[in-house]
Amino acid sequence: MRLRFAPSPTGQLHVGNARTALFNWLLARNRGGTLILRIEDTDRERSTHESERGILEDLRWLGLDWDEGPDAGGDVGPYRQSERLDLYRAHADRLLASGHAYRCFCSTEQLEADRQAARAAGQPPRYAGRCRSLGPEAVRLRLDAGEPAVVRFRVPAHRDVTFADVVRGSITISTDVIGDPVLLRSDGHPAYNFAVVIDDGLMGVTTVVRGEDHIPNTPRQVLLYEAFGWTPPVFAHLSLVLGPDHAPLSKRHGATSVVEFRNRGYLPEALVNYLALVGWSPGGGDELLPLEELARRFSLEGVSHSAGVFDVEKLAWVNRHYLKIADRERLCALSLPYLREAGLANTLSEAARAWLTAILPMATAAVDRLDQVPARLALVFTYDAIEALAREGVRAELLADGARNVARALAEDLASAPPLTDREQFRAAAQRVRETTGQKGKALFHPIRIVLTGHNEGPELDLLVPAIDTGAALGADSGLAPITGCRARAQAFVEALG
RNA sequence: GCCGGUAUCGUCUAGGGGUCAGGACACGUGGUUCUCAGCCACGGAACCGGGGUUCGAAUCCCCGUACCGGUACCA
Repeated sequence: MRLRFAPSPTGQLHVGNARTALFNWLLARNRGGTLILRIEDTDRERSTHESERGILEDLRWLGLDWDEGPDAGGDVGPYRQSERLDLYRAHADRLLASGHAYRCFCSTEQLEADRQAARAAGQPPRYAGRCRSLGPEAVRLRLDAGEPAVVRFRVPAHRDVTFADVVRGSITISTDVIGDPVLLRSDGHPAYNFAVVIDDGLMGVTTVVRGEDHIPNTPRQVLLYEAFGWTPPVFAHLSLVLGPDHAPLSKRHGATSVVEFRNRGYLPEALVNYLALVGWSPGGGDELLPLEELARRFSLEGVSHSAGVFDVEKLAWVNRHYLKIADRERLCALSLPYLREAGLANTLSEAARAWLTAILPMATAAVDRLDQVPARLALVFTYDAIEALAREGVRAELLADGARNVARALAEDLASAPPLTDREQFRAAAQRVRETTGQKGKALFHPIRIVLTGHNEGPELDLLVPAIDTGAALGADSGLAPITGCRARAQAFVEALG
């Protein structure tokens, strides 16, 4: 089994295309097939090298690899369509010679007018066939005169073209509704429908897994295979990925490209796991599955026929799962850019990095994405008693006398106590405040939270408090934003309280 | 317009001539926790409509509707 993923480098890798790549990859891995990466860069206006590089990088980031491609090599290259121009020309010549194709001199304006007319007459707007029966002499003359020409395929009339689609069964379309497609543009570059056939044919592709937007093109391609005497591959047309409003997923729905998800702090294993779930079901109920397991279970038979809505909430759920089981060193490395951007970190000293790595899970356990880490961690770095007291929720909490007593007792206790650098120190301090104030449980811990963090919510105190005091001890050269210790916080709070 | 594709909870889906139509996300309620998150328990929530075939249709067939795609010298 030979499969291919064929992106056109005209922008960033869209998640819908990433899903197509993924399904190809899963099938290849499941069946021991070969996956080819081919760059469809025949649109010279829009294709860029940068896009190609980005797409390859995104695919690798997702954990997908390929056996043959522009970078990987292979026996049936080149793997970039722009480097296969001779092949297309030669094959177009074959079709020209056999009468399957002909040259067309119609101008874009003429064609447009034809389309308008056909539409007005209620006919399918296909090529009118003006140049279909131009004599060889006439063609020669116009060519010699330097008139621009395209090569068109001669589509046989009144034929039902049927092709096999593994996910939908067989599909039949009449040639009466398809006009003669352009094979070679006037600049000598192949048009899509021609290039795919030549490439898939010459590259020995046996199964074409692609988006369902290609279904209407397929008959033309099948006809081309026939003209060359080749056996068409088996097709598998995947349904599309839609936005919440059921329109195809686009920028106005938010992030649509793989890099954007990457930049927002989604883990690649999460994106890939989620994407596999749109339009395919692993069966058996469990959905949180690593790439290898997805590949083990994958089959085209389980692919659904209908389009799927991209659900950011479910993606978030999947991402939270992978965030929870991720290695903390990795989380540290991945979070650093966001912390830098938020001004909370710079180049870290070794000790600071160790500290960050240790405390990070308390933040990553409570976020959907890594870009939310700075916000979750802000209360470790930033403390302002006046501001805290201005907060509605904090005010309400301090209405009770007990809460104020806890605040004062805590400040007094910490004034002479050692820093709360571990859970035991913190627990001991809390215990002492409990004894002097008589407050316990919620009435004890919640005021402590407020005094020490200025907020009435956040990570659990057992983790948070030691994080603050160990962070405060790090020193000015740590590369971290300065951290005020608990003692100073409590003192400032009581002063602000008046 | 024409051609093609698709149709199960809000969303992703399982199932498929007789089921209490199952699961997951999200949502609601309760429990746990100093709080948020989490976790646990419980709950509401669906077979697009109409005709047929059949003892019986969500499932098969037809029609309709809706949505998506195509109708290019884009891919």
